[in-house]
Amino acid sequence: MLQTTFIRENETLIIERLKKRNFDATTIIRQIIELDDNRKKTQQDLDALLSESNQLAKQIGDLFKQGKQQEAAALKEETALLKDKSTFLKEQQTSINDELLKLLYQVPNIPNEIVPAGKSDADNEIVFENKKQITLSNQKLPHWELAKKYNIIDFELGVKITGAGFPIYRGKGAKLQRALIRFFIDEAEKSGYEEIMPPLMVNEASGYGTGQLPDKEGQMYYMPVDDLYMIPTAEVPITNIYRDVILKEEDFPIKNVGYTPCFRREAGSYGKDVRGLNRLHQFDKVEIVQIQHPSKSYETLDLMVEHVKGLLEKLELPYRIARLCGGDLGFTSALTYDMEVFSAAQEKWLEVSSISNFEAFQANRLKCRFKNKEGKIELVHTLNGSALALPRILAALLENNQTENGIKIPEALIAYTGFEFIN
RNA sequence: GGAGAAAUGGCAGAGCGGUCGAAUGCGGCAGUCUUGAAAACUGUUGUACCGCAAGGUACCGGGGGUUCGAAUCCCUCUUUCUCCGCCA
Repeated sequence: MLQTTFIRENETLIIERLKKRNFDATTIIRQIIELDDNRKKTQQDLDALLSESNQLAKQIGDLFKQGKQQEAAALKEETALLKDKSTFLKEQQTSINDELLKLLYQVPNIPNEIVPAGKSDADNEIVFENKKQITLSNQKLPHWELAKKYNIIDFELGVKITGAGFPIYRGKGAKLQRALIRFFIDEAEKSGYEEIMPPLMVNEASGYGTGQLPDKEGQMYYMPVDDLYMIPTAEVPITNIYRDVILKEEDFPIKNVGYTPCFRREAGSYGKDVRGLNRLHQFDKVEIVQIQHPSKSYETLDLMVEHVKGLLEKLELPYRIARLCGGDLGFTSALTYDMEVFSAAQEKWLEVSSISNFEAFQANRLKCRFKNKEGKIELVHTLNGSALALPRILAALLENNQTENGIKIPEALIAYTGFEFIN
């Protein structure tokens, strides 16, 4: 959520930038500013009124002490009217605040200057490509066939136990999952991230904190009996650690890495993209999160991209990096890089990571702030990225490394798997 | 799940319905002293909103109520602790 003061001071800039998202903010920004004027006015009136009745109350107290019951009683009558007025204004204030918040929730983050304009993923800008060639025989199989052939993932069994989108990994398939998780976490720790193991369910406040609520509640599994949500990504519990927190400048940068399963309802998904491991309701992901000083967040974003690049290099996967266009950019993000690996049998680029700088947008909802050198309280910048999401990595590993002798495990993983081939 | 106790500033811990944004201690920050440090002493030390400012308003776990006036009384929710039961 954008700050109202920022909106007031940058009206034209915001409207201009949001055009990149194909979002016409003209009306809503006007409404926000008018409502905010209204809010200020109401508070001034209310404060004056409360101030008056506070003083009266004090006088009445004094009069009682001096034993002047009659005069006190007279003053009491005055307070009744004040009270009526102030309750009315209080109600008005709450409703204005609610309405203002509702409007603010509707305005997406403003894209960074370098975000290309565009409507869909077709307009994303490829900024880097590793052109590693994968040559496969004519007998190449998609990963779901390979999974069956080597008996490492059972999709049908998952359907029996739970439903579609909940695969069962077994044998070397399960081991490979565990190997990838450990590999990703170890690599992150080498880059200075502290490991976090968070809860897999979060409360409503946390959903609001990172922006899943109020808009995307349909994406999360919800348990009404306990009023809890299953996390769609470790970003939610990890970033919410810093909700309502005031940091010190020397705390920067905060670097956390967490492995969690992720749960997504994926309502409305259909067709080819959901085949095999491409889109699941439950999947594993290692997530990196950073809290950074506003002046350093873009530097940090680059470092995070470099980190994920390193992972893909070590896994020997062909990949490319896309700078998302305005139309593809997430609601809360100012700049996002998508990392895509090439899965050679499907002959498709699969998104395996999305690394974003949210600037102060998330921090404003979270109320995550720091005390700057002048002693002023300022919002932090938050960033996160997958490093990495497992299923599509697994898909690409299976497809790209299929040989006559089985699936070849990349060098960097053998220490973790304990085997060199799946056969 | 049953019974009881509690929730106050960064932490610890007072708090009688008005003089409480809240004693005191510790910690933090600034200063005096010192070659430097420690000690000692002095001062300072929450957040948000409104206001050019002076200043005002709100916040003592959350929400509601009583009252002219609530950290203090009442209701409710949440959390924590102790005891009992169950259990990975």
